[in-house]
Amino acid sequence: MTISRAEKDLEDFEVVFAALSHEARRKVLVVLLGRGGQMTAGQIVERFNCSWPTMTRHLGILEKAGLISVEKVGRERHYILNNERLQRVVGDWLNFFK
Amino acid sequence: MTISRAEKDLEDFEVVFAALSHEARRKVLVVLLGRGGQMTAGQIVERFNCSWPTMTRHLGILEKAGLISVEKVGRERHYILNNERLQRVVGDWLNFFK
DNA sequence: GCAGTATTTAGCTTTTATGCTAATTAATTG
DNA sequence: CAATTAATTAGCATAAAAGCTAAATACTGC
Repeated sequence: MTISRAEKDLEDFEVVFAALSHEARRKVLVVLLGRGGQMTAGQIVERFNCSWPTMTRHLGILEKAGLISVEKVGRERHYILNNERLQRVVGDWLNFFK
Repeated sequence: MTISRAEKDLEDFEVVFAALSHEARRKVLVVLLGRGGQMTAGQIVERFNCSWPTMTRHLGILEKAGLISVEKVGRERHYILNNERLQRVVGDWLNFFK
């Protein structure tokens, strides 16, 4: 059974809008943007007043939504903003209403 | 204590993205759009397979987010899509990343 | 004002999300 | 290789969201 284009879009909307529903996760994207689109987990978590495991989960949700990517660098994890996908998924959805 | 522009925007993002996080609520907006932007509660609920009280709650969340408005017409409630606000709030947020 | 229609409100249950601490993994350094 | 640092995973508690049925409200038409 193949997945149609429209079905994949719906799944994209689902996972992206779910990720964007939490203030901390929206703020992570903003913080990443402000820092040039790339930061370590530690640099991110120190700007929030939640525990590290809580941030790890938020980052995981953003990653599954495709809004950020991770790269292992030694014992650090570098999180990267996927701005194109953010613009494309949310932009496409919004344009549908125009 | 007055509320700054930025604070009001943050509150808008909060309530709008929370409203958009549920598939049924996003679909309500699409259905409203397809029907010219205005439908009664009954016309909306018959297109979904959830109970009427459940839909009433979804509509209330969309209304509090400002994404739809209600008008009482006799014993009916006409729900109206607020496309301008949808475009403005989500569009502004998205443009911040450009 | 009684019967019927449109819709919401109340109240409850189940599911999902969020947050924490403690334990674990993995890489680095002395 | 022991200690330290960076980060995740496990496991649990609480809060919030979502769903339902039953009851209530409000308007319409006879």
